[in-house]
Amino acid sequence: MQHFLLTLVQSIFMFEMREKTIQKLIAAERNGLKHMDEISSLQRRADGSAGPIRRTALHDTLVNHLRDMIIEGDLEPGTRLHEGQLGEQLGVSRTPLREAIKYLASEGLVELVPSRGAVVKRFSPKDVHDMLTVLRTLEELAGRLACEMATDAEVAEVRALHDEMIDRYKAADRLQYYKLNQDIHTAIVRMAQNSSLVDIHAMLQTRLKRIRFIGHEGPEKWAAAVSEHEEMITALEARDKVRLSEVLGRHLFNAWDRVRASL
Amino acid sequence: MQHFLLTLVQSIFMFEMREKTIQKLIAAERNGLKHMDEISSLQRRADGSAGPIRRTALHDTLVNHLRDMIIEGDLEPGTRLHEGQLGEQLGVSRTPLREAIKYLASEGLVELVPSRGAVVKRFSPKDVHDMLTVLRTLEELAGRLACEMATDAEVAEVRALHDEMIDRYKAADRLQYYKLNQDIHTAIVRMAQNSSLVDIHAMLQTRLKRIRFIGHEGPEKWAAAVSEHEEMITALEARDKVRLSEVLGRHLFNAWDRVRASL
DNA sequence: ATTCAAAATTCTGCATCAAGTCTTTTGTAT
DNA sequence: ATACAAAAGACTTGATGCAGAATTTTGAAT
Repeated sequence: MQHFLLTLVQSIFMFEMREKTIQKLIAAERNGLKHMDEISSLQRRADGSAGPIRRTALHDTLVNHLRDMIIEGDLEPGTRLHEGQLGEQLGVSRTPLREAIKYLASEGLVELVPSRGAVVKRFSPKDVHDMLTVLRTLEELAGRLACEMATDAEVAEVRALHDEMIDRYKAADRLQYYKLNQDIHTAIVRMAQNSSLVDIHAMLQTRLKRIRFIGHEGPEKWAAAVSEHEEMITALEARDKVRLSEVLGRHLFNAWDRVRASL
Repeated sequence: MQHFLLTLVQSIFMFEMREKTIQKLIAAERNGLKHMDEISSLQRRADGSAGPIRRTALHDTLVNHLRDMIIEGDLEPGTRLHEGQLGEQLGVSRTPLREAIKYLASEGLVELVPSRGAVVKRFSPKDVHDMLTVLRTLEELAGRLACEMATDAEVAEVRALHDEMIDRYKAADRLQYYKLNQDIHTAIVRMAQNSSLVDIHAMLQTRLKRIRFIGHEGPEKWAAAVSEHEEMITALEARDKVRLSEVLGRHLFNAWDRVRASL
């Protein structure tokens, strides 16, 4: 009987904690750039079989939350991920937290040091350069394929994103501009109809997001990037694969110049 | 018969793991078809115990082991990873097993279904085609970079691997041939001196390993592949980047023909 | 044969226990 | 008195068992 009461109280307490956690997560969701990614990521995982809506697993929520914390700079490179403290802070137990950390380790965002825990991975300038090189090659491929595979509707959609982005650019809304910028690149990759390409591109994009998010480029480089985007769209609409591929390559080649200062 | 020996060796391996403190074990290399290598390495270390004892997490050991089981076909696509049963079979508790599964999920080898467990991911023919397309693009890039960056010593090393592979080919030692084949590709990628490229290439190679390992190509296709490799080496030795890139591309384009039958 | 309910199996999360590592303190020697 | 080394203690990760929740399977009744 005593035991029963104890477990009952425990359950209520647990429920409280979970409610608090969810509220915290929702609150945190408001102010970040994470809304899109979280949703898309969840959908990607959930609608694999187009079945009924499954409740989101705690790992997934945690993985997304931690990833955002790292990208936004709440967890700086080199910081040790303290299981106890971090768990307390997020209102979850250590077990799901550990699983989330392992997941992120496989993604390459954190590094696992045996019997000394996990630290946020620090990217050297060369690492960033290497990633941009690979990303460039992948987007060149995506551009070629997209010109072959894209439907008119998809192209129109990208055009809409582009126009929206230009508006944000003129309004100097840097955050939204940045977000739409990434959306356009992701859309082009998606048009290539290559699942593996989409996966790897998303992964690289995620790893670089932190760098790009932190980096501030000056207005003249910003303008150059916009003009490159303009070229991209026209090339895509003309289904000019060599031109699109070339512009994408140049765009990412220049991206190195834009971020190198902030390293 | 082979399978019997394998399971016997596996049992011994498990017994070893349970007897000795697991932390003392040495993690096997992340790359390669390492089943035999893993065991021999473990025994080597257990007998000699020379050199600094690198502690390794049970997590890593499990990840490597499970990966091998999936690649070799012990766990067929679509089979559910039963935590209790699998844990019992491997002699470990469920917690590290779950962490390993999460890690592999991030790697794309298993799929996580909320509150229904994990299943070995099944790759459709289109998935394989997509992966080969990306891999082709990446190796073309690697070829170009390798011609610029490679030292003479590295080229000589690849030549040695190649000659060894030809020997195995003539001896019809399919397993070793296959292993050396992958080693050569990995070596070329490594020469490109691009860490991100190495990472992603390794990941794709891993995902495709299962397909390629299972697939049996006929002798005439085998000969064609060898001749392509011959071309690769000469192009590399001449530092002819456009030729090497072209051959690598053709090699992987043809790879699709070689594996498509076994899907 | 189909549907609903109950039971069993399996996944998910938490708390506790064990082991290893790092830090601090104390003791000894120069 | 200071410096170095060794031991002890505290802190952190690693691992296991346990309890609750959900899904699937089986059995019975209409």
